[in-house]
Amino acid sequence: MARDRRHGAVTSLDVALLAGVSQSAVSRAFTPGASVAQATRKRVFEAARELGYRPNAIARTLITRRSRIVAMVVSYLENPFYPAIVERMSQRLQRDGYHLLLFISDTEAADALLEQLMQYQVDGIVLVSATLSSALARECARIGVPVVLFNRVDAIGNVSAVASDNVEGGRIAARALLDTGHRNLAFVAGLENTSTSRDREAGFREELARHGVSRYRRAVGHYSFDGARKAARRLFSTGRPPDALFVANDHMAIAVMDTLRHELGLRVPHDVSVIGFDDAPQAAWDSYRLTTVEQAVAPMVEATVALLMDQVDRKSASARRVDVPVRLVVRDSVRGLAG
Amino acid sequence: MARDRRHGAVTSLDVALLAGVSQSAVSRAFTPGASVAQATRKRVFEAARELGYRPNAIARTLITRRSRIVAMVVSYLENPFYPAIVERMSQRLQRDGYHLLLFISDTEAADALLEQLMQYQVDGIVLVSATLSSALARECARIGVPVVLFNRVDAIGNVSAVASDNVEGGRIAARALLDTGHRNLAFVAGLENTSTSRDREAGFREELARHGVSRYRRAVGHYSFDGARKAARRLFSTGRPPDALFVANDHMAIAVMDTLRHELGLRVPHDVSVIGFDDAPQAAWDSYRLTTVEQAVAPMVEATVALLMDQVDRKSASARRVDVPVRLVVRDSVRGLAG
DNA sequence: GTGAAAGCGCTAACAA
DNA sequence: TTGTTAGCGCTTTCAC
Repeated sequence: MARDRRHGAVTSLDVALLAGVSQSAVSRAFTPGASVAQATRKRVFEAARELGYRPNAIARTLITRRSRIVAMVVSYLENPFYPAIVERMSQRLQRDGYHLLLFISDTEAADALLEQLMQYQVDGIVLVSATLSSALARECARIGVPVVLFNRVDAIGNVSAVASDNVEGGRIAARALLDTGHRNLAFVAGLENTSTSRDREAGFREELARHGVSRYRRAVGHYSFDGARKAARRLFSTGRPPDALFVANDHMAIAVMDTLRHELGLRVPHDVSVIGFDDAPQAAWDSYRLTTVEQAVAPMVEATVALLMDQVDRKSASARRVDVPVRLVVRDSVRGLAG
Repeated sequence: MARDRRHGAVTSLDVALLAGVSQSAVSRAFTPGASVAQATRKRVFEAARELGYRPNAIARTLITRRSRIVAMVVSYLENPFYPAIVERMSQRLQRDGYHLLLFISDTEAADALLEQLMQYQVDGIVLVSATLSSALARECARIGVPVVLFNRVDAIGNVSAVASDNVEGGRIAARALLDTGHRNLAFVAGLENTSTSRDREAGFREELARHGVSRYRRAVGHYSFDGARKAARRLFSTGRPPDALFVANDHMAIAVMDTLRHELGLRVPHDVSVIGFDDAPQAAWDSYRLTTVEQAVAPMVEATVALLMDQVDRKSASARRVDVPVRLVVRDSVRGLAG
């Protein structure tokens, strides 16, 4: 009890002394699958409990070179799709005894951030909706820290990536609108330089063309709530108003719906149909009942962890890319679509 | 270049050798405020850059006993108030060179989790909307890990806590409803055993009583979306329907509004007024325009970090409690309230 | 201002 | 199965 005052610094040596074994024995007792006699392990655990000993994960990391920490960089959490990913990823990692170091940072600052977190000997890095400069990608490869891009595929270097099949998602959206007789279409883009927005639009455009619709209007919402509101206003203030909108994500789609209804006095889907992307929790709320292309969060997270662990275990060093299938979730924001 | 292949293990010794100085000099060069000559520092930095050296934060932690990592435990991120807190906390910590280790866990599992994360030598622990068993609180104190409760004050042990002035928030809500002529009131509780729900109701009840309203109906929503929907149904399926609802948080208030409007065919605020708590981003959306009691996220986070750092620096070891002021954000969900 | 030496708490060979 | 020894990469006295 006396040593308890020593500021929590109960070490494996203390335990060893009390249990009458060597320090290695203590280490082994706390290492699953190590070769220790049952009796020894028991003695060690008893001594440990008596002293309130807990292995020091930092010291262990120093020697094993495995921190069991994965860093995740997210630009912001306002878009409700991101919290869903963070939550899932954290839980999934915990299940395997890993922990999540979370960073909030926009793409520009991400490089500087990576510098920092590489000092922490993280076992892997997940970049959500961000890319990596080629210099940094090379650096990560050199250091040997696995990186996987989540929800973005336009890496410059040789980096693994997990994303939805965004092109197919765009096609699905186009088909849903076309099949229900909409012809006067518009697309609300996210950020122009992102693979998600580009791919979704590419699939959309392609499917329209296949059906002989060669033109559609477009506005850029920058993946922001206000940006989407402005985009909606623009689309309806000049030219022929669209009868259907494909919006690059749900967060913007909701902003668009609100603007349409409460500012422009339009009814959804009676006057305008809206289709989103993500299937964020809010899309299911009664006020929106948004028809949307679902991104399958669970499989995406699963694939990300698999890619990470593959690289951690050096099973494969080469960059891989996973495209997760998407599907349409039919609700009430597209006129004529069976719900 | 040859040593680059050595799997990223460039150490301070390597740099020292190349720069022609001692290892200590390298350490000092990378320590802000250490006493090194400009020339030495420059030589060190050049060598470091040439070798692609980055200080090993883990090794540093082992000796300094400061990891610059703060752990945050959150039960879930579905309630949009939480992502806002996580985002702010992460950014605030980054500003001071700290990092956020995020855990998702419900209150029951939190104890087991703390066991784990104490192994990581975190500099502090923030428990969001969760409490701590007295045994664990004692343990944390013994180890010397600062713990602060966020958004909950009912700690058993001697633990610091930051929360809004929930009692006052309840009073404010009551006053807003009373002042606008509502008399047939109801309260939708969160979880009965949480300080937030209890304090908000206490203030509400107290203010009602002060105005001679001794009775109000109540239903429990368990701080969940579906729970709130059920609570709303219950309130309107039997007895005299309320003309105003005070809901313990925005996430539930939104669920209630949706149920009222889309399931029960009631108009808000024409038929029923609704007032929430938090001022979550969604409360401002056009579809809701929810009048609500704001929890000031920024000051709350600031206070939490201050409490943490105080304890880290051993300025104060005693548990402190901070109550952050709240205010009413007037929108359109309360009939008769100037908006 | 700088270097030598010691050691943070742990695990990984290697012998026994 | 167990103990001994060495050392992960860093910071920190303590001399100089």
